[in-house]
Amino acid sequence: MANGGDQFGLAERPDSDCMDSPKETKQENHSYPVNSPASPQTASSQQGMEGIKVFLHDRELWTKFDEVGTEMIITKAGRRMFPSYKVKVTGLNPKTKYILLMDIVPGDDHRYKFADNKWSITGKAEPAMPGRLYVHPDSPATGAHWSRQLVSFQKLKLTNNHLDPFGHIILNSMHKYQPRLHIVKADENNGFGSKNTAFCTHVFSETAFIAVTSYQNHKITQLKIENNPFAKGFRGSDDNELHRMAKLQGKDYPVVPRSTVRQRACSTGSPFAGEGRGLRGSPEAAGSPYSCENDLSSSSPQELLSPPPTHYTLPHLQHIQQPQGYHCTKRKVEENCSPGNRQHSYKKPFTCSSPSEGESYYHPSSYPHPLANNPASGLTDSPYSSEMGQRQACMFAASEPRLDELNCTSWSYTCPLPSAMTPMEPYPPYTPHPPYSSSPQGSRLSGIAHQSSPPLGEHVAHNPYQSQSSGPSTQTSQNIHSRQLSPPLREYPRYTPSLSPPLYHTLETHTHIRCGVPEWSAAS
DNA sequence: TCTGGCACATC
DNA sequence: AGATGTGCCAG
Repeated sequence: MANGGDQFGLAERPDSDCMDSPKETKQENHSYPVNSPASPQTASSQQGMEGIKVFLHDRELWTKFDEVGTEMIITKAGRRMFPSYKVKVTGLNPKTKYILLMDIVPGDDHRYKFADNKWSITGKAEPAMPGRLYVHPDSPATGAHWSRQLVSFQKLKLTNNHLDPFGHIILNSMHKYQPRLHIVKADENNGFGSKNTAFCTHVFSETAFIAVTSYQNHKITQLKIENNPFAKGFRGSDDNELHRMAKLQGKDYPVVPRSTVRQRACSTGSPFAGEGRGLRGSPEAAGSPYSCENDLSSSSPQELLSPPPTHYTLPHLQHIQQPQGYHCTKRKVEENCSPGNRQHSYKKPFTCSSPSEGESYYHPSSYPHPLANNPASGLTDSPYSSEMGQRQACMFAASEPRLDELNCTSWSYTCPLPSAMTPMEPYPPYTPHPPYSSSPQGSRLSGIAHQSSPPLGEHVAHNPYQSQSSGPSTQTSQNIHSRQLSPPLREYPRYTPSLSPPLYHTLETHTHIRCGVPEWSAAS
């Protein structure tokens, strides 16, 4: 773990956005020209995505976990994440419709183990699970709607069941992951399938975690118990806890909770502790300054500023931060983003060429852009939305997700794909460092959801971004990119919710690479 | 490692 | 009051 990449974290916090965008969010006033394909940079501006800022809610809490090495339980039935992923979004055009969705991509290509009170690499990661996208139930909705209050993804669930029929996000235990937020413009002028679909991706490195079937680090257990209302029963104030435990154990005398014991044993602190995780650049980066208006409880920016935890090496988290790492990264760096932040916003606008173009590419794991999945009609009008019910969250799945190629992706809507409920196909081989060449068509699409991506970490290391963490940006999140999607999206049959469970609709997008060009098909 | 059942908590 | 979200623990 911990490795070297961490260092970067410390950077500072930038206050400025990576992009040129105005710091402020004057959402209301911006005019957002759509469709002009200009150069990427320009494009983005035109797309109106550059002024979007995302602040992680409860960033301080996330940071506490991150400093120890966040673990998220995954169960067959699906388990929520805690802390919950909630964000405050500003800079959206009040009248424009957007789709907000999340995906969770591999943080690297290693498998971890927790021994001697610390995480360490124990081997190579298993093939990435089919990537699934969790579309916020309110999608599509106007910028005014999203800006009105915190956007919560707390209902998102994680599972280790590769055949999960509920649309939960499938992860492998003992593997590191990085959640990502994608904001997709769903205007009429920007329907999916159109070349102009603009979107941006935000990654908060402090939300990286290792999936586990049972907690490994007692410190994490304690943090969960202390902060999750549903775990209140395990809090114990001293006596209470002892008595409770005794009771549970059927003993007459107080028993020391296991967790407590462990803690003491390891008391020293998290294993990670001494080494900086680096990931996090400055705390604030993430959230900061802006953090939250409303209730975002988060603390003031200043608080956030506190010095980064310097050391610690978590295997997992380390690099995660740089979501962008992949392809986009370079560009981004160069272009603008400030490195320092954890949040990187890569806003590079991007115009994708048509899919067919051909770049040779092989994305083993291309992750379809979430958008793609949606109804072609675009989330906008939402056939989708209406039908599915906007309130329902949709899951999209793709084969291996990757962060990197945002650019080259093409999205297809799979949204509600039947496949969702069906077992996934064999995953494409995990390619840590695939030749991502660009891809022609699909490629572009891949954007957001690129799943199989190589581990974030690695990239990070190489990335300029990483270090950059100190960059100027203020934003919390990093925008991985914002650009236009141009690929030909295919529209998949809409999923008819006959399936029982589904609060979530899963869309699984399978990418088949043929002739260098990926095709998206819905799993049947 | 992972699973299912449990008591306790929130919603 | 029932459904659901928690970590614990035995297996």
